[in-house]
Amino acid sequence: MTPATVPTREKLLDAAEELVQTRGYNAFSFRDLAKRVGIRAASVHHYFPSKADLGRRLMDRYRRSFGEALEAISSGARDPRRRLEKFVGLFRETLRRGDRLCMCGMLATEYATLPAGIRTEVRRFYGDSEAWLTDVFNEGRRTGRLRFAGKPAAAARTFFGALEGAMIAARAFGDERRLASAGQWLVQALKTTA
Amino acid sequence: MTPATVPTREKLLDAAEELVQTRGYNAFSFRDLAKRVGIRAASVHHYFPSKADLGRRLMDRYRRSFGEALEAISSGARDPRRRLEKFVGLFRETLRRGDRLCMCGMLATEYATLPAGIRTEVRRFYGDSEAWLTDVFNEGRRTGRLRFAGKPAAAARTFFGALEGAMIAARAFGDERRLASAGQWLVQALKTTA
DNA sequence: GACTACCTACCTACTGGTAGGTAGGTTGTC
DNA sequence: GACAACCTACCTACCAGTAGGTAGGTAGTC
Repeated sequence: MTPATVPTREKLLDAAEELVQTRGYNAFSFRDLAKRVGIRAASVHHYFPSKADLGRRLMDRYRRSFGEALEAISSGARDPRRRLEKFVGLFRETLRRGDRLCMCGMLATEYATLPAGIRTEVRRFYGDSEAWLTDVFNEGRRTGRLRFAGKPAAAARTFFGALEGAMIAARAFGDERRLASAGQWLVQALKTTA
Repeated sequence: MTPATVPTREKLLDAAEELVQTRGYNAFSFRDLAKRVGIRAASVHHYFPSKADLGRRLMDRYRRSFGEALEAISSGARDPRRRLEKFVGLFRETLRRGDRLCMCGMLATEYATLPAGIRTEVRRFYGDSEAWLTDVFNEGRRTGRLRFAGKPAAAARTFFGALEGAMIAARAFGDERRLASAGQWLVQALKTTA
């Protein structure tokens, strides 16, 4: 139940989200943002004192929203393989929705230029995602539905990073199948590896 | 035999390379660049008419240099597994040398904001790398040293993207082992997958 | 009267890029 | 050997445009 009139603050976060996911944190300005929402650049400061603050809150919201999506997968699918496929589906959906990258992957690439507050949020996102995947891999190994070498946490990190990388390449080539194919390949490898 | 005095043009490319790999194309200026080399920003235009031109030539040089590294691996190691390990070694070395990312991964993330000439070079880099890896995977399957499902080209793309993604995460966490571990995991998976 | 949600007007710092100049070297002609 | 013509490798000074951010005002709501 979203309200009929979206509050300006949410509109700003929505517009900033799209700009960060497509262009990156360093490649959008308050003027870009304001134009999309229909207010003046100076007015954005009424909601977010600085760009760093906006970025931090944006990443925080994104992480929470992603966390909810993961919970939905957990309660919707019991099978570890199925959960991984749905996880891949989240990335595919993001890419399809206007050639967006995962915000976490985008910001991690810009890491060296980011304010401290945003850096913390980026790492937190990695932490949350990898923790969820580690649970899936643990469960998969326990039930024999997934087979892989090494620690579940290492598999989780590799899996997550591989999707981020595939997403970046897929967008550069304008070919969503690159991401789908990588997802399939990874899940396949996790079924059959000793 | 490098000359005792490195020509300014090369110094500029070297400095730009480091800036792009650490901060990104959108996060460095001609002034940053000029300061590092010890000349004025306007003088950079004497060597490179525009930033887009600099970026294009930079990526071109990087691709050629990477290509030479791949040739060196090919002639130094015959075993497909060993070649993959050395390929991973290239990425680890880059990360260790001043927290640099692969320039291709960095620019692909900034893809939406790049001039056409640079975009072309980025895709060319993907093409070259994936072609080399595809050869390795073909050879690996033929000799039975590598085992994986699907087409070699799909495995190559996934492998390459996974390393790019792992590298990005490794730098954000200031933990090179994240990259090493992902590399090991992937090669391991490629030994034993049916 | 206080608060929210904006606005105009403006600031300083910086962006990529240009115009025009200069010091010093090389090449060609007589 | 003298001198013009041209080159490379920079320089200072400047341009329009944009960055993030600030000060202070206004119209409407509780």
